[in-house]
Amino acid sequence: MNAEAMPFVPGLPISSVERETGLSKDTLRVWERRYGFPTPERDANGERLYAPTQVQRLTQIKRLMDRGYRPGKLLPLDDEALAALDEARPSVLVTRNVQQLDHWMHLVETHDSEALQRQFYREMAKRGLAGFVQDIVAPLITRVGEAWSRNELGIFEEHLFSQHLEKMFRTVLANMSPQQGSPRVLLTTLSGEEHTLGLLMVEALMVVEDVCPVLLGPQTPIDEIVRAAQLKQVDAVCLSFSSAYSPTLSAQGLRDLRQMLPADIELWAGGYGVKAIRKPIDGVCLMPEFQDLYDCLAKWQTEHGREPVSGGVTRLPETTK
Amino acid sequence: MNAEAMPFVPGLPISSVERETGLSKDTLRVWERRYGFPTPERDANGERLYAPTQVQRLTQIKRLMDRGYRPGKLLPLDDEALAALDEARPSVLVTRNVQQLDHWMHLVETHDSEALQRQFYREMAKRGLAGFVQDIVAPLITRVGEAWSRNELGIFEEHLFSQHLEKMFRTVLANMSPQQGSPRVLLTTLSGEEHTLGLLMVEALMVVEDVCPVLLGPQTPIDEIVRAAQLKQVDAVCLSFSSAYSPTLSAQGLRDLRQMLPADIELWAGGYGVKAIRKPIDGVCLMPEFQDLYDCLAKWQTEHGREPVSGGVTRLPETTK
DNA sequence: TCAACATTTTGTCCAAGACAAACATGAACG
DNA sequence: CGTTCATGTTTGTCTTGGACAAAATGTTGA
Repeated sequence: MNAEAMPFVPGLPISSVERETGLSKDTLRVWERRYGFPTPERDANGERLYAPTQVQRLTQIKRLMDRGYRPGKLLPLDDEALAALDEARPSVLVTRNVQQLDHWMHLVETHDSEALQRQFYREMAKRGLAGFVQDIVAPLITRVGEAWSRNELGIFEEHLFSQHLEKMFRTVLANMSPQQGSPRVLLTTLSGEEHTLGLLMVEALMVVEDVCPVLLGPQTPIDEIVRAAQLKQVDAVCLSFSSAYSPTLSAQGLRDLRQMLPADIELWAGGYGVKAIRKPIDGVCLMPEFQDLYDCLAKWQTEHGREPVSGGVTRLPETTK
Repeated sequence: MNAEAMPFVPGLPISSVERETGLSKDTLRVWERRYGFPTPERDANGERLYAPTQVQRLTQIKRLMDRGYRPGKLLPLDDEALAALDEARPSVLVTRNVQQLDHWMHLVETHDSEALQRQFYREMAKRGLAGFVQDIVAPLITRVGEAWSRNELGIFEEHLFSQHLEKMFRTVLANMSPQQGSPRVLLTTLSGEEHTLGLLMVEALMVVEDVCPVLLGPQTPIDEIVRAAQLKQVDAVCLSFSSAYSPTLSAQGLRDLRQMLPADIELWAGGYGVKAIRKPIDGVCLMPEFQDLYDCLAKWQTEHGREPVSGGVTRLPETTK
């Protein structure tokens, strides 16, 4: 079989590679210049065409970078060395109920949709919503993210898992009326951060605390966040950041927003992504941990002299050893 | 009050403007060169800083471009001329039940969440799921999008509206078991297309047709779409494109995917966004209208010799004049 | 009225250089 | 021994100006 008879795979243009890998065109070009990788072909017009195998390697490198490795170390490596890094277990994760989570992970790996859905509801009934979210859902999301970064799980499994969680949260939330309570809190993310699960978790926790969440969905531009906050007369705006969101952009966005938001509306930032923000930002409350959310709520209630309805903000249940 | 005492608004860097307006850095720079707008200041390092008023104008221009105007006409205009264009009603929209839709639009404009949610369910019970989706939901989404492009509605209202729809669809779908039926169809969107509503509409329509949809959620890279299609053994992959997604990127992405997907798995593309694709793409079924989805399903079923369970694929109910 | 061709418009791509913020490294100090 | 501070390196993003192809528009002819 000669070359012309082969399935025609000329390679992907740089815009497709940007879409697939999440690496900006600028980065792709500067890597080529500095490290000599990737090495795309050129089409008749002199524009880059990336071979599929190189695109695959680029996504692998991106994964490892999200895990903390730096480009300078990764790009000179060959295939075997990269694969070896995938194996390495960095996990500083202090998981509690490890074996139970292992069981859940197995369900995710095998795409056992039905069992997953069924056991979600059972576990929620058992632990209560807050405990379920803190002890099961949040650690599970972290583990799924880690398994993905270790290449044990594909995006496909991760998406399927997210869909089931979203379905569950929305079903549960549909049956609760979140129309009164205080404080009123606007829930959304900045443009570019598309993860919705964090928002749903926070909404669930707030509803049982008699807080009134206003769910806007992800990706609201800052000037619209300001308008929404005023129109809906909220007491605070709560943004969620996943670990995928660049810390630089998070900090920049929070500063941009704080600049435009009226001073009497508080600004809270939660999620795994805020752990990466080192310096505190004036007028912004960073909540890297779940407990910080409860602390924020308690602080607001004492400052505004409202007697919490149900005898004070719930402390999270002590985690079982 | 002197200048120093003013709230310090130096302007936004080009990356923030890209995030807020959706215009690429390249486009922003080339507009400046060609049309003399925008005219950003420079910081100490010679980097662009865009004044908030210019950013506002840029988003307005982007809106009008989505409506069909071209940059060459828009950029030389001044504020009044732009505002005048907002007023103009281009609507080629052949709406049927106009006054009913007007009523719904009013609910969206006034953020009347409760009424919206209640009347959704009432109308669905009245018309049935398929009719409800075709006659109410789809036209409403179009009108909300148009109202937004005419600056009568903010992103905030649009997000709130989307959240209510999503809540409704997920509640309804949660109570139906989509685990068998044929064909099996994978539902997702390409990276960069984040609109989920199209997928949910299609899922709803498919469930009542005894098709088995596999909802993957938005933004799946093409190689993962291929893997998912094989693992879940689907008969077809159905992608959704909103009108916001660039037609160039849609076509490019469909070609990329068709190249990698096994030939025996069909590739369908639906949504408002595919109307903008002029040239047909080899091996891809374009479905700009709802009816096309039914035609695709019917075609599949006759080709595969399966007797449709419920006496053939439903024709959409005739629309009441 | 519609099809084919010519022309303008417009977004994206390229090159190579520059710089600041993030990160790592090592020294000095409590 | 751990912490703070000052260096040095890495790395992503920004810059300019030129180029080109695909899309949209205008023009001609059947």
